[in-house]
Amino acid sequence: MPTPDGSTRGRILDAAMLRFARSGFGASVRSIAADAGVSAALVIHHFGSKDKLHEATDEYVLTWIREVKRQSIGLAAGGNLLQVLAAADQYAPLVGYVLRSLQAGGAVGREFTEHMIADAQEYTSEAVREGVLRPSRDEAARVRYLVYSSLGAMLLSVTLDPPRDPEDVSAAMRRFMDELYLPMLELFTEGFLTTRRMLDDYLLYVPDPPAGAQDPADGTPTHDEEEP
Amino acid sequence: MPTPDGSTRGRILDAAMLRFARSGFGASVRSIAADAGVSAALVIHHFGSKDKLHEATDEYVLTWIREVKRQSIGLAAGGNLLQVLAAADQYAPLVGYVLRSLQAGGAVGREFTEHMIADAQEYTSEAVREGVLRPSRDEAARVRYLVYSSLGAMLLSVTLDPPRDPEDVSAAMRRFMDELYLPMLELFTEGFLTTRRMLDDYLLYVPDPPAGAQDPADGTPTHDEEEP
DNA sequence: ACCCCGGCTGAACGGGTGTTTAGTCTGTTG
DNA sequence: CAACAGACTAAACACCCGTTCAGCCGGGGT
Repeated sequence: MPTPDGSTRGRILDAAMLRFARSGFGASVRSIAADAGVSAALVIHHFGSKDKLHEATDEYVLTWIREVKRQSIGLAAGGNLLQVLAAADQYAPLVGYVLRSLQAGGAVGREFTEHMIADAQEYTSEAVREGVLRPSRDEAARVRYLVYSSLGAMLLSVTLDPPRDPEDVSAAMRRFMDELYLPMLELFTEGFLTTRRMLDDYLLYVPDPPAGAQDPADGTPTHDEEEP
Repeated sequence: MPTPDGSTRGRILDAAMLRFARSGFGASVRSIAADAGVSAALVIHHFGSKDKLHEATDEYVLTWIREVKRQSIGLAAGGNLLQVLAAADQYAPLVGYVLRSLQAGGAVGREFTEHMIADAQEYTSEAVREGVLRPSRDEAARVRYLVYSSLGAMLLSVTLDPPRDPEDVSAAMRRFMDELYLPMLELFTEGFLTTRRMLDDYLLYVPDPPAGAQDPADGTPTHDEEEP
């Protein structure tokens, strides 16, 4: 855990992360300073301004996330990094911060989802090669859709029905999973439409998946890809 | 459209809706007053406080939504009310307001999703009866999952990658649909797992869907459906 | 010994906030 | 006409915000 050295600057950074996660990015400099046991002026002295502090906290959280990710490669298979994080209560502040960033549209949220998409890209392409996942007509779009919908559903769930103690976001996520894991799994293994009509109609109407897809795997919209 | 009478109170309500949609609920009373062409004091005079104004605007938006919904029953089939709304540019402010509410976790967001879930409940149960949708082991959970994930994905998409003019949220939603409609349709008709292992394991491990499910369709969690 | 420099603070500044107050209009009612 | 009522406003109030300022400490270099 990259909790910085015991330096005052580090304590401020830690306090900022916690406060931002708990109260959102509107939290006042004074409240962060109080949490860190210093004066508000010192916060500005070290970081220049509140915006700079926000940026520094973003960077701090991002390096932490990268480290966690590096350590738990494979564990997070399937792109469920958020759930891996939530499972370990020590990462609760991290999760809270990420959710706030997704909510506010900040840099952390964007980078977090893009990294998640990139990772999922790898996992799924490997899974397709192994035959446990059906190939898609547009792998990149599929991965993006899956990450957006799972992340978005989780975010919406904890936003509309937040935990009493904003600290305990992991409990809310666990509840979410308990409630909705079954329909998710059902959908993933069986779909829910009984007819191919809608899909075929769409493919007929818009036969071309985005030509500039960053995954050079497929060129043809037909659904038999490379068959070694 | 329940845009209220030309009364000043109505103009303030309208301005509040627009400003809240455009700038979020942190928008100042003075800015709303300026938009409506009145003094800030008058806003308080009419509504008592900013919180009360927020509540009144929520209520105003909700009655508008209910009306639109009543008028376009059937059109919004499948629970894609948001997209129906977005398609008609006249509703752009409504959509913006709803998205802000989903983002902030307000009353409108909660009621909006719950109504959407209730509607989707009806649509899907009818579709299951007609045979175009597979039955689920837990219809209520499935509907909730689908609404959460589609709404959440859309929300996340416009949050992380917002339109330049906050007014033009419908364009962002259209872009979202253009990009991700294919994988969505794919997933819905085919799923993406090639094996039933994960689902069967889960059903074995947690064999009971919530006992109090309001849909008495199926009681047995065993998978004696089609295809061995 | 000096000085200086960086961590650090309390107090203040300037600006924005929601809300209150006092008062001015205008139209209605007795 | 006088009196009241309600829409409406400019100004002020009290507070919170991010930031600045002047100055206090304690330790290291010359």
